[in-house]
Amino acid sequence: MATAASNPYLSSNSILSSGSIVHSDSGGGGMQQGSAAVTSGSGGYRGDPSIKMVQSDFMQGAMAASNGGHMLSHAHQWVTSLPHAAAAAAAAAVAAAEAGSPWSSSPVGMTGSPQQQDVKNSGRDDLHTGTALHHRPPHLAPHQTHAGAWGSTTAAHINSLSGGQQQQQQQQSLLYSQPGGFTVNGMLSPGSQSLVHPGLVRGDTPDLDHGSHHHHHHHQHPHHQHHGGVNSHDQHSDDDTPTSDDLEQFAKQFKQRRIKLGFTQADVGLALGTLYGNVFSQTTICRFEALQLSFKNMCKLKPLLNKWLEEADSTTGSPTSIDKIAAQGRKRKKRTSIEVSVKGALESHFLKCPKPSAQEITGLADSLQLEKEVVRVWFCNRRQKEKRMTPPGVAQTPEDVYSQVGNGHFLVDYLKDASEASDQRVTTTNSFHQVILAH
DNA sequence: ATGCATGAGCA
DNA sequence: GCTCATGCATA
Repeated sequence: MATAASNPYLSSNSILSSGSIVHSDSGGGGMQQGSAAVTSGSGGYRGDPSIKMVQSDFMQGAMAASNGGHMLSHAHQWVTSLPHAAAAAAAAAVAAAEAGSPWSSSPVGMTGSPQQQDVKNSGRDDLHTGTALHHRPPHLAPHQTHAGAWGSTTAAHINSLSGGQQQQQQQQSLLYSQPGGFTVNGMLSPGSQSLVHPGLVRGDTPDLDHGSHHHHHHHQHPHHQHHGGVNSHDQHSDDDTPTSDDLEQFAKQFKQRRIKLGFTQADVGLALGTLYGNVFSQTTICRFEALQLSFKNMCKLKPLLNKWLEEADSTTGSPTSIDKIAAQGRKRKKRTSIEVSVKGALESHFLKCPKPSAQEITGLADSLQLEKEVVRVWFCNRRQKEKRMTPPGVAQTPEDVYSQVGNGHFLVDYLKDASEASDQRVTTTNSFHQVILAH
């Protein structure tokens, strides 16, 4: 399945008015002895020990969209998750959306926004198609302060962002729908907004308790990231091109204020949508706060969030209406739950080879009884996780670096051969030793 | 807070 | 098919 079907899911607008009855598969395929993974349905996911089948039916089992939209005959893994509340209207919209691009409306991208700079100097040169590998900027990492990922103190000069891979890198394609604009703030007041201190500005507002924060000594501006000369001058440490230190600071402050103002991560994501047309999920906001995004991505979001902060601040007390954009009917594959033992196996392989070939993947998938696609995606995600490192769980203790080897042993391992061929940048595992190879 | 997933854009 | 940005669905 080299070429995945463009769209295995039904694109038809079969709105199941009958309420989204998604029953998990489980029916059809019963077989497989060892349950390597279960696919969780919207309903009870762990309830059904259904094992997935092999890759062959990935796309083959087309969804019977024609009828009501339910396909029990072939217990498939794709569920149509339509928002329960979705009314016909919404449904229609969904259908329409599907036709073209998911969310499209106006090409207002980042470029269109008043003050949003898209990361120009981000780090990688985005357009050198043809140049394969040359420089790989050091993506450095934290050394070990806390969750902060990117170079905090001493190492703050990185900003070349994640990965300087050799090949592609795409540019973001953001164009989301832009609602007419219902509110000014894009969010409604939570009722209890306590405080407000005007004058907050980013940069560094020493007002709150930054207990845990370390003062930085000096941040150096980004420099040394000569990529083809995308930006030759970028010296502002805070306005255009934040340093990793700035980002860390900002994220921390942002979270703090957000909480004080009584907003949830989801609220913010939504507000950004009504405010600027770029909707973000709770996940993204969460990752931003936790610095779990790539440097480039952080830079892109910072201005938006910063703006939101300002708005939130000034809005204190304004009623606002909120709105929601209808959820799009994206049918998603049911999430596969990979068994722990299987995960362990995958981890092992990852250590040996972070980038297995298609054949390898196929073989692995076969032996683990997982779909090839699942395995492939697993590796992709694993690699991605490596790039943004913010310790999933471990961490923060500098000293224990070695003691927590309990589950960190693998980290140590791949430090040595974290990459192969032309790809080797900074690999800092969590907060432990950050190793900068490269150069 | 995160695991698995989708998709765009580039090789 | 990879990377990267993002998010639904979960734990």
